[in-house]
Amino acid sequence: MPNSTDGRDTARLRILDAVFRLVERNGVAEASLRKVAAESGINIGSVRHYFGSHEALMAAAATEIGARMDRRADPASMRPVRPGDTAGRRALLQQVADSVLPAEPEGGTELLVLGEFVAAARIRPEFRPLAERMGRDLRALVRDALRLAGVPDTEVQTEHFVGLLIGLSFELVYPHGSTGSPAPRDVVRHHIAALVPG
Amino acid sequence: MPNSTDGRDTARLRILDAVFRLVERNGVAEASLRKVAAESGINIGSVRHYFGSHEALMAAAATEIGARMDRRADPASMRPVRPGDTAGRRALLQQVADSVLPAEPEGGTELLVLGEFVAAARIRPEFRPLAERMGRDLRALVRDALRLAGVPDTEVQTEHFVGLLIGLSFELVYPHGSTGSPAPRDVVRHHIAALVPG
DNA sequence: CCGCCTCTATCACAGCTGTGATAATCTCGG
DNA sequence: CCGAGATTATCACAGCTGTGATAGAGGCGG
Repeated sequence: MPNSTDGRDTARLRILDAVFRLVERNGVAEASLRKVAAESGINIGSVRHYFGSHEALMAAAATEIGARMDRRADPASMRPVRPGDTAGRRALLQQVADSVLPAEPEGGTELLVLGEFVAAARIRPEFRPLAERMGRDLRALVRDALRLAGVPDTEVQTEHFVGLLIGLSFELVYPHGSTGSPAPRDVVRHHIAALVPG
Repeated sequence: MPNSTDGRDTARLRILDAVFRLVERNGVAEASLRKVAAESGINIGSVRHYFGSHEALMAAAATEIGARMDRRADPASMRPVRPGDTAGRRALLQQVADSVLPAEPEGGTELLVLGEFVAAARIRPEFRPLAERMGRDLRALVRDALRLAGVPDTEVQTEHFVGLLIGLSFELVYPHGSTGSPAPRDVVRHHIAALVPG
């Protein structure tokens, strides 16, 4: 298996990372095969060899982003909390919010690429599985956390919390006229404080 | 001023409407000069004559969408409400939400195109004035309504309300795994009920 | 050593894009 | 009626896109 440095998977990852950089920098429409090849330093012939077609490359990128988002939000890490433990109940919900909203620009890239892909899913079918899975997973995560935290009206509160998280994410990814104060994190904290009264 | 049916402004409007239809159907990247010409039934030479360049056409489309959104949300129509009038205070906030969230698919087109443009503004500078203006106007509208309704903590509540509206709009425009129940309108009503306790 | 498979590398092609340039056509005011 | 300006209509060009096709290079097992 001839490969300059490592194996097949490493090359694939280098290519996908190039896709993410291009999407972050210039949007999903600019991640063409030739530009991905140039950005990754891998010949376009090899890129095509690994992924078959441009659509398949995008589908693979979508799958990879989905996997990275999963790694950020682990449902199994949630522990039950005593009803009297106000701080603990709030921390549980804050943890869910933090797994979506990026703390540092590091995680902002993943959220940005995810946003671009979900938006592109309206038109391009190869992104649709990612979009639907992300929506379902986020809802399930929020719903579980709300139940564990003992918040009533779970159904409507789930949509409320999810809507707020998506809206704040959109404002982070696509800045438009926000002054930055109060910060998204403070807004979430405020919402959680209303959900779990002290 | 030779024009088959009407004047210059009518032709411009026909072209812009064709842009909106194409953006709704295939995304902002697919609104090319040739496709806009075909969709509007106006020769590409005329389209270029009216708008000069593709970028200028998009800028004009952005301005037009901004004007239509302004028509939907009129700040002057808000009337002060008596502190004791719970229903009136809630109606005031509901009115703001309704001016953003589309009731019928009719208004959904405008919101969809606006979403595409604001998202595109991250990359394309011709959409940036629209994006920033929409963000500022929405914040001002929500802030005024919250003040009129006597809701405390105006700053953080504004960001909260705006975030929720944007998130729900995103889910309407880019569907991803939502079951549709509870409906966005019910989520907003729930939020307003918490804001203005009965 | 040799055959086989993976990977790398190029070429060519059709199709799309925005745009510069140019000319024909139309409509109205004088 | 006729000239001027607005509008419509085509070409051509360079640049980009994905992809089919083909061939060379590299390493590994037999």
